[in-house]
Amino acid sequence: MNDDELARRLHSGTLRLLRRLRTADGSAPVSPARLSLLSILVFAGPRTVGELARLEQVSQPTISNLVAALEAEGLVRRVADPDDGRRREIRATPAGRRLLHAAREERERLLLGLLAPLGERDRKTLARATEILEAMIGG
Amino acid sequence: MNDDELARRLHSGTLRLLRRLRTADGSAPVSPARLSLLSILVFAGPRTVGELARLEQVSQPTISNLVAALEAEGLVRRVADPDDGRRREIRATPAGRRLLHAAREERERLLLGLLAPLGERDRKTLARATEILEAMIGG
DNA sequence: CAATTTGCATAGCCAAGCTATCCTTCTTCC
DNA sequence: GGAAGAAGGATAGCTTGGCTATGCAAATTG
Repeated sequence: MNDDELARRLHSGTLRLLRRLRTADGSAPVSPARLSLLSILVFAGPRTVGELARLEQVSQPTISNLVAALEAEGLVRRVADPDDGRRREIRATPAGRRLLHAAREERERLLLGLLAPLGERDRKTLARATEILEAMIGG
Repeated sequence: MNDDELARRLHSGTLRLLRRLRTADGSAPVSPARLSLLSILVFAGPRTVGELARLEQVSQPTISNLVAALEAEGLVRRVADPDDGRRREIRATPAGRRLLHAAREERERLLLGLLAPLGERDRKTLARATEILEAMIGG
């Protein structure tokens, strides 16, 4: 497989994996982008909108919108910074934590289903490839 | 890396790779979904809307919309099937082929840039992982 | 020939990106 | 200390790419 073909197939493969995952959160009605944000807030702790934008490598308004949606659903809340009136810390609520964990279980079941037919070798290859990918894109 | 962690990192890694690629077609103003369709039509030949939906694993109306957009831009055309009045073959136009190749060069440059720092081993790992991914999702 | 199936289009919705712009609050510097 | 600039965040308005539900015409089948 040359680089050109690798590029094409990597692109289409990742596209389809994400499409598959997107439609897979049956019981947890929260989309991947929101889940990803929530996951940062739960596992890495509170962050501001700007920090989230940098972490997710998207624009600041995109995060603002996601946060607004999550807040409307009671999954996060904005907390004013007493020392800097411009900053607002975004925190996951207990409901947000519960939902995240439920969604992770859901997704885990799905991914376990996909990973199950693979052998140990293939799983290791995927794990290594994931690390390479992260390094490539600065993760 | 256990399966759960693999799932999470694979998910976030692919998300970010796609976001990166999405914003990278500076000179070729055509989005990834459209590019992907065009690429099928150019490399695999004419296909109907239904066939494209199955190949891309999305709903039929999604393809109808994409095709309509591509047609409006003169990149594909619909050709009625003389033997079956329901079917319409979607074909890339010369302009579509030109644009696809230009975009591929653009993207190739980007991906070569990302792949360049990798050694032969890493590239092989990515290639193998791509094949595993394709098998996982039925590609 | 009527009923069903098939292929596609349309309507209408939503999520998640983006840029441009505005408001508020800090910081800086004279 | 006040004006100017910088920084954080929100809002407006747009685009893309998904979806379901539905309609319609052509083909197939009983």
